[in-house]
Amino acid sequence: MEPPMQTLSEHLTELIRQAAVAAGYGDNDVPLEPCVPTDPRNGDYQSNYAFRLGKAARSNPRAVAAAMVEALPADPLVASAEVAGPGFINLRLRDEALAAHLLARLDGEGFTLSQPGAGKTMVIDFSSPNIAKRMHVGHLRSTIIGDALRRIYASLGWRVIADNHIGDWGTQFGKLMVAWRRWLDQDAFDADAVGELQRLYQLFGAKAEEDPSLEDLARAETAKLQSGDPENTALWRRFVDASLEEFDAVYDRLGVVFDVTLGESHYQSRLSPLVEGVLAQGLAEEDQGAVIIRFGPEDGKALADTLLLIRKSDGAALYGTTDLATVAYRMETWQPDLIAYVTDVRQRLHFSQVFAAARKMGMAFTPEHVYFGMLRLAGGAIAATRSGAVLNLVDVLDTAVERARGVVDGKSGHLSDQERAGIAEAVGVGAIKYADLSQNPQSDIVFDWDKMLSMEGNTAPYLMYAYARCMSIFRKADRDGFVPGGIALEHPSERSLAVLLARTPEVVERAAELWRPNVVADHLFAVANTFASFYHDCRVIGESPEVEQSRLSLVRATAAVLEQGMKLLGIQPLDRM
RNA sequence: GCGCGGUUAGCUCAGCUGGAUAGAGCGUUGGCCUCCGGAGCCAAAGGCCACAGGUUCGAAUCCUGUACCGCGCGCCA
Repeated sequence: MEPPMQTLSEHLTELIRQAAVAAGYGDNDVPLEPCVPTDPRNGDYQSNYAFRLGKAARSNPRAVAAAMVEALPADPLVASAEVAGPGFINLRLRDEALAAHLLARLDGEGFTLSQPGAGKTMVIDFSSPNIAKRMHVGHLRSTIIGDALRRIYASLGWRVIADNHIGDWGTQFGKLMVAWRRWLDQDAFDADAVGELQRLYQLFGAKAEEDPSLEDLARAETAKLQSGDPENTALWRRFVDASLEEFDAVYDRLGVVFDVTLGESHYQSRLSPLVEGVLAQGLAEEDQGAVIIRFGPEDGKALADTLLLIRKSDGAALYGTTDLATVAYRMETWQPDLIAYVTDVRQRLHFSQVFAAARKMGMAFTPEHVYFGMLRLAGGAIAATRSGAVLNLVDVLDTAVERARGVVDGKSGHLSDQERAGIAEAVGVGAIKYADLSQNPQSDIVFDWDKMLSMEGNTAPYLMYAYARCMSIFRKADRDGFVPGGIALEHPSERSLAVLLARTPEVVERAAELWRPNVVADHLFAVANTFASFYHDCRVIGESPEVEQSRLSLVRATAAVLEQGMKLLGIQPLDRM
C-alpha cells in the first residue's frame, strides 16, 4: 500500500549529503548520520559532518559548516539550519511538517514502521532449555531477549523463524533412566513431572558419587537410547513430552512464541555423516581417539590454538557437532540471510569456533552471536527458593504477580475480581520482563527483588500507566481522536512529544542493528515520561474544538507508539489498570 | 599461562560506535490534587567516568600499559 517511508534521520542524512556535495566537498565515504543533541536548545537534530569533512579537506570546520548551511537545499521538513560552536550544524524541524510526518505513520489504529527487512529471512535461536530440568531465572534472559529481538526484526519486515533448540538429547538421559527405574515416585511424577525428573537427576548424582558403577549403567542406557532401543525411546519421549508441556505453559505466560522447536535429537542422523565428511575434507583430525578441529593464527587471535571437539573417544557426538549440523539444516531449509543465537557470554568462544568451522566446511552464512551477561544474585541476599535451588522462574513470576495484585487491589478496587487478576498478571509479568529488557544485554545483570518488583519509575507499569491514561482520555472524549492532518504544535510539551514520537522508526531500526531491545525500552520510557509532562501541562478535553482535536490526535499517536513499542518488548498494553 | 569481557552518582544502570555543561531510575531533601487516572508531575543535593600515558579541534567512548573483578580455554551443554 503506502511506499516505504524514510525515517527523519534518513531524510536529513540525504539533505546533508546534498549540501556537502553542493558546497564542493564532494561525495565521500565519510559516514554521516545526524544525531540527537543532548541539549534540545541545540535543535532537533545535529550534524557533525563538517568536522569530518573539514579534517579530510584540511579546512576550518566552521567554514565548512557555513558553506554547507548555505548550500542546504530548501526542504519542507527543515525550519532552520545554523552553524553552532566549532562547526556543528543544528537543524530544527518545521512544526507543520513534523506533525504531517507523524500522522503519516498513523493508519487509524497502529503505528507504521519502515520495512528495511522486507524480503529477508533470519533464523533466531533462543531460550533452548534442557529437558527434565525446571526453568529458572537463568533462562529468562535468553528467552526474553530472544523473543524481543524476534518481534523487533519481524516489525521491520523480516521473515523470522524462531527456533527453540532444546536440549533433548545426551548423556543426561541415561542417568535419568537408571534413576527412573530405581527410585521413581509415581505420585510425585503425576503431580509435578518435571519436579520429579529433576529430583531423580539430582538423586542420581548423589548416588553415583557413592557408587561409580552407576555411571557405567547410565552410559549403557544412553547408548541403548541412541541406537534406537524401543523401551528407552518410549521413556525418552515421555520425559520430553512432560517437559515441553511445562515449558509451553511458561512460554504462554510470558507471551513467547516459537515457529519451530527442533531440539538436538532432530539432528542425530546427521552427526556421523558430518564428522566423516569433515574428516574427509581434511578439516578435522583424530587425536587421542577423539575427533577435533584445530584453529590456528589465521582464524584470529581469539581462536588461535584452540580446538573444537566434534566426536568423543567413545564415539559420541558433542554439542559442537550438533550445532554444525543445525547450521546446515537451517541453510537447506530456510536459506536465511542471517542466523542469530541468543546465549550467555560464556559460549562466545564456542560459537566463534562453530562459525569458523562452518565457514571452513563451505557453509556460506552470516552468523550473529547475541551474547548476554551473567545473572548474579544481589549482594548477600542469596535469593534461594524453599528447595534451596536456583530461583525457579515460575516462582519469580508468581511473586511479581502477587505484588502487582496488591497494588491493583489498592488502586482499582472498583474493577471486578477477574479483571484485577488479569491486570495483575500483565503488570507483574511485564515488570519482570522489562527489568531485563531495559538493560543492555551484554552487561551482567544483578537479580534484585526490589528492582524486579518495582512498579514505579522506569518500569513496565509506568509505560502501561501512560498508555492506560491515553485510553482513559479516549473514553472520556467518547472517541479515539484520530483525524488526519489535525495536529498543531503550540505548547512546548506538545512539540517535545511530537518530535520524540516521530523518531520511533529510526529507534527501532537502531535497536535491531545493535541487537539491543533496551534501545526500544529507553525510547518508550522517554515517550511515557514526555507524555506525563504533556498530560500535566496540556489539558485535552474541554479545550476549544481545534485544540481538543489536535491534542486528541497527539494522544492517539502516543498511544500507538506505546502500544507498538510494548508489543516489541512483549509487554501487554492495558486499557485500564 | 593464553584469550575474552567489565570498572560511570550511596545502590541499579543508560550513554546514540569521537561531539557542546556525562544522563536516568531507586534512595535522600523540598514542592505540586477546585484540574482528563498521584503507578504521576516539578525541583535540589549527589561524579577524579578505576588509574597512568597516548592519538586530535574534541575522549566515558579509540590505542598502550597498570590495578582489581568476572568468564572461557578436548572428551558437559
